[in-house]
This record gives sequence, structure tokens and C-alpha cells, in this order.
Amino acid sequence: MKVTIKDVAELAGVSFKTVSRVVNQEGGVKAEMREKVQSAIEQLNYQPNLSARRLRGKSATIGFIYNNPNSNYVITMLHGILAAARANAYELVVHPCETESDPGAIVEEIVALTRRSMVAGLVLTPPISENPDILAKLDAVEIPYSRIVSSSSPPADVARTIYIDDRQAAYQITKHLLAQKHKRICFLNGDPEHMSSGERLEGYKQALREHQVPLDDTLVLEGHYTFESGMERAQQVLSRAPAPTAIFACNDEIAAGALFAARMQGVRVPEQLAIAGFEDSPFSRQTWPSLTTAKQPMDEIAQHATEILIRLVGGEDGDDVDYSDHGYLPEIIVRESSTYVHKESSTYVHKESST
Amino acid sequence: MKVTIKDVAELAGVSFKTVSRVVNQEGGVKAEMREKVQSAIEQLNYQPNLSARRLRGKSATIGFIYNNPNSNYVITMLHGILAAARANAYELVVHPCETESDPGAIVEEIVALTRRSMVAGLVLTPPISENPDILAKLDAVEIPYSRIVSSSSPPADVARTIYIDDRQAAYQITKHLLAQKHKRICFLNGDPEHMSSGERLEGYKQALREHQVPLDDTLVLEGHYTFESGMERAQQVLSRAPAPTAIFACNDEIAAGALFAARMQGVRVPEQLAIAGFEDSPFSRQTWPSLTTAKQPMDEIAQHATEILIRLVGGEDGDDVDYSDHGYLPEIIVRESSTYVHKESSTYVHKESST
DNA sequence: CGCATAATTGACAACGTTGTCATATAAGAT
DNA sequence: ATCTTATATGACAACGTTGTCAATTATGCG
Repeated sequence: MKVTIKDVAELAGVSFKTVSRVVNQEGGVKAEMREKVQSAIEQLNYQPNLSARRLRGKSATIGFIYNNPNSNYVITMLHGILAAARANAYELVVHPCETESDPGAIVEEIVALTRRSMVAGLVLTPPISENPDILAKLDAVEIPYSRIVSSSSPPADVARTIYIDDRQAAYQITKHLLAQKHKRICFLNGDPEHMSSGERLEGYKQALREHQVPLDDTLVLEGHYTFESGMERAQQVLSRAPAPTAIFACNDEIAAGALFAARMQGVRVPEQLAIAGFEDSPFSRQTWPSLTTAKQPMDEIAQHATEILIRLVGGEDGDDVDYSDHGYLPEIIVRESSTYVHKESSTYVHKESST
Repeated sequence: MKVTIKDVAELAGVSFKTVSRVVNQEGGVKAEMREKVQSAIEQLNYQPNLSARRLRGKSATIGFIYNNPNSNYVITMLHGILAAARANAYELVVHPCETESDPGAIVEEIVALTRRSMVAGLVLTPPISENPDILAKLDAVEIPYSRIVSSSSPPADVARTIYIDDRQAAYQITKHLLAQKHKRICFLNGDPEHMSSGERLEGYKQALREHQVPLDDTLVLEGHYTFESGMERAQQVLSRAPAPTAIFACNDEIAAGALFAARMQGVRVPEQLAIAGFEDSPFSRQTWPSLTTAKQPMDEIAQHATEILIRLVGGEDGDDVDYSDHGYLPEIIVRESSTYVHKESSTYVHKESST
């Protein structure tokens, strides 16, 4: 049942080393031999044993580390990473980090994983990818990684980093809300250890500045990237004396929570309150009204990050000095939650309108 | 940087075989020796190389095969599987099946994976786990697997199967709707190749029978497990002459689509139309109104299925003749989408009420 | 104390692959 | 035809681990 390189060699009537050469396309094999070997491989349906290869130092595994409970994000990135890994004959170890915040413990966990599974390198995602402590420790033990972060400009290690310009996208969303004549725009922030929350807040502030709308600190509420956090904060802010006319939520879950809170308090969206989210979660287009948001192609981004990592650990160095495509700008998608335009229910067609 | 068993042996002043014995708890090692080795292991932070182990036939990898685009399901199961794999020192290969339906192609893909990565066994999920063709082919090539299926009674291979009683749960949901005096209950079915859709439909029919409500075929609509499919079908059925007063959607996504359609047509939920879903997706509790649904602990179920697989491939046979815990009954969660009870928005507390 | 036996430890092969080096064969130059 | 060189092939070690079996040491018994 188990077919090894020696079985192939025997059938082809050659030494197993020759088979190895054919499999690895090393060259230096006569056409005639190669054909014999090829047909033997097909006949036996031979598949090289990756464990043996790995033991020998050839071929490798990469690890996907995440600490992000946001399930939607994760599965999307997973698929991008798997696509890249599969295309390059790398295996993937998926490792959700249990540890919450202690950098030392996380790195120890990662090192153990690396040793055990011979992980050649890691794809890191926020918030781990944005924790300087963890990154420094990983550099110290020389574990290679590529990372996905939130940043409005290329970071120092741009060669191994994909950066998403959340600031610019948040700026655009805020401008969109300002264009709708909103002055009192509430900002519901996400987890502080995610750079994205800081970046998005910065974009929000920048847009306000440009439109000469004074920043009202009482309208900026700290919290978490969860539905509950969004609901609670929206509930609170909506029952204040001069309620905001718009809410910019740091992600779609918060936005959904805000929408829920609005419903509970009988506030009509978008007529009395505009809401915008971020991330383009599947459900953002399925709420009523559907949510204005910013779309990041996380599968594509994760795939790109994985390709970078594979190039890094594969030893191919140098020629790729152009990192201009390492930056991604989320695309603003305006939906009903931030527009006054009414539509006839009978002829309504469910689809996107994007800027 | 790389610590091997020999490094540990040298530091401890013993042969590397003794270290192996300590690591694998084989016994026959004097306490004194064991302690020396233990401390050397800790000092060097030794981690056994899994590739070498696997090559030797010890320890193994299991594969998670799925063909199910439903992202929420997948990530939840993934975590359960990872937990079990980690606890038993197994590695996990995640393999989303590209192939759509051809059993031969899928099995070929799986066989290749098995050979390459020395996968000892598979955890299969619907619809692959419910395809007799695929299962027969896997049995033929002797690839072990455990599976998660939808069934109201223990299947023939219950020893390696976790079965979810969707029929009974659907029966209960339908009874709940009937108890609200609904007579015209529309059933929006899921993908036909999933057993769950057939099972849930059966539970629906059974409840109707018991309540002497005649089955109206025009109220049973075939479709897919997607938001769009739910929306389209609900749109259609709601514009009919005698509209249904309740919709039982085969999963939460369909239900969310139906809810969207109701909104579009100005139908009030739950006052004019009750809606129930299935699966307890995170968003089912975040829609407005929140969705009545059935909760399956997919992480726990997947973990259980993985443990079964590991016992299977680990060679521990026999003593576990009691498979009574292989059956799971989803728990009905009644939320606002199927109740008339009103609540004051100001004092509203966001939490579950379950039967 | 001396012997038989059990407990402990170590030397070495094996898993399936790739890398290194030597050998056999073919081609080219004189 | 002979020598040199390039090309093609194979023998064998190595990767880090576990299994087998032999060697050593400790223990029990008469």
C-alpha cells in the first residue's frame, strides 16, 4: 500500500537515486531513463514522503499563528495561506494562540511549535504581528516570518510585511459621512492592542480636521471588536442629550451591535442615524439596512504574505527590491446604512454599490 | 539552535536511547537517570522532531477534509479538531476540497494527500461524510476516517460516526411554531446533497402530521444554504396570495435572507411573520429581531469525532462498545423572531432564552 | 558468597528521502 | 586508436527518531 522511492526504482530498473533526480528535476538524467521512471511513478502512484524530505532538510512546513477570535477573518486568511502553501508544496500548521498577552509565553509556545513540527517560518496576523516585543523575540531566536499589519506607510521591515492602510480607508469613510452633512459622528473603537483601531481613529480625526469639524472627545468611545461592545456603547451614546447623527464603528461586528442598539431604542437607520462599519464581513451585507463598510481582500492579502514568507525561507534573495505592492488600501463600499436614498421594496435588487 | 535527542543525551551523560525512553515514558529507567535527563531536556528546551517520529511510524498526522463553504461551521470545527489533535500530539493537515462533486476525483485528491503527508486518518464532514460513493472508495483503499453526519438514528458504522439528530430538532422547532398557532409554515430547504436538509424536512413533516396540519407542497421550497437563496425564495413566497405566517429556514443564513426579504416587503417580524433558523450562527443572535434557531456545539462534536479517529488509528480497539454518546441532539433556542412577546427597549437585556 | 534472574542501559538498524562522492559510460580532441 | 573530459548513474552516509537485541548492572535466593 505504501509506495516508496525504492519501489519505483525497482520497477523502473534503476537506482533509487535516479528516481530522486527525476522527482526533483535535478537534470543529468537521460531522456530514456526519465521516461521509464516517470511511467513507473505514474503506475504506482508514487508520492514522495514529506516527513522524510523534511527530516533531510528539504521541503518544509509553514505555520499560521493567530490570536484573533474573529472567526470570519481567520477562515478567509486560512484559505489564502493554504492556496499559497499548496502551490509551493509547503505544508501548513495552523496554530491558534491560546495565550492572551504575555509575549514571553507566546514566543515560547511558538518556539516549541517550530521545533516540533520543523516549521520553517510563520505568517503572523494582528495583534501578534503588531507586538514589537514578540517580533523582537522571534528575531532573536531567528524564526523567519512574514506579517500582516495595519499601517499607513511602509514599515521598516516592509520586505516581509504586508500593510493595510486602514487610516486612509477610515478617512474616506468619515469623509463620506461628512459629505452627508453629518457633524456629530461617533467613533466606536476596537481593541487597543490592534494597530487597526488606532489607525482608523487617526483617519477619522484627519477627515474631521479637513472639514473643520471640531473633535468631540466624548464621541470617541473605547471598547472591543465585538457585537456586544458595539451594542453597549451605542446604547449609551444614543441616550445622551445631543445624540450623534452617525456612528463610525471600527469593524462590522461593532456596527452590527450599534445597529441592534438603534433598533432597541427605536432610532431609524439611516434616516435618523447613519452607521458605517469596516471589514466587509459577510453579514455586513445581510443586515437591514446593509452596512456601509471597507473591504479588505484578506484571502488575497494572506496569500501574498505567505508567498513572501516562502520566498524568504526558500533562500531566494535579492532581486525583488520593489515592495510597492505590499501595501493594500481597503475599498469603501457604501450601502444603505449611510444613505437616505429610498428604494421600492418590490423592485429591489440585492447587490453592491461601491465607490 | 536545533536541539536533538543526542544533544540532550550528551548533556545528561547517557545514551540517546535512554533519553528516548524518558521522553516516551517507556519505563525501565532508574529515577536518578530520569531526573538527569528531565533536567537536560528542560535546560535545552528539547522538542522531539515530529518528522523523524512520523518517519519511524510513531506519531502521526490527521487530516481535516471539508467541502463546505459555510465559513462559520468550518472554523468552529477546526478549533475542536485542533484541540483534540494537540491533546494527543497529532498534527493536523487542513484540506478544503476544491473538487465539487466527482467522488473519484475527491478520493484521488485525498489519497495523494494521505501519501504525501503520511496522514493516518481523516475527519470527514458533510457533505463528503455523507456520500456513500466516497466512503466506499476510502474503505477500499483502507484510509481510516471518522465522520460527522446528520442522522436520526445510529448509522451502521456508528463506531466511527458522530450523528446529529437534525430531524428531532427540526421537529421541535416546528412544534414550537405550531404552538404559536401557525398553520401555514413555509419550509426553505438547504442543499440536497446534505443529509441535514432531508432530515430537517422530515422533522418538519412529522410535526405537521402530529398536529393534523396537512402538508402543503407549495410551501416547501428547495434551494441552497445561502443568504441569497433564502432571500429569493422568501421574496417569492411572501408575495403569494395566502402568504405563510411562519418560515422555517433550514439554516441561519437562509433565515437571515428570509428576514431581509420580509423587511424589503414591509412584513413585520415576528408580528406578521415568524422566522426560525438552524445552527446558531453568531449572527443569528445579532439580527433584528434575533433568530430562533437550533444550537449544535460543533466544536465539541468535531473534537469528539477527532478523538474517535485517533483511537481508531492508534490501534486501541475493543473496550469502547458503548456508542450512546455518539449522538447529538441540537438544542432549540427560542429568540424574538418567533415570539409575540414585546419588550421595553430601554430595559432590554441582550441574552439568550432557551428551552 | 555464588549463581540465576530481573532490571537497566546502550549499540545499532531502520524509516524514506536528499547530498556527496566515486564510478561507469559517452563524447570530443589529438 | 588513445587520451581527456563531460555526462550519467549508483553506493552510501546522513537527517532524528524508535524498535530490537545484546551487554551490563543490580537484585534475590540458596
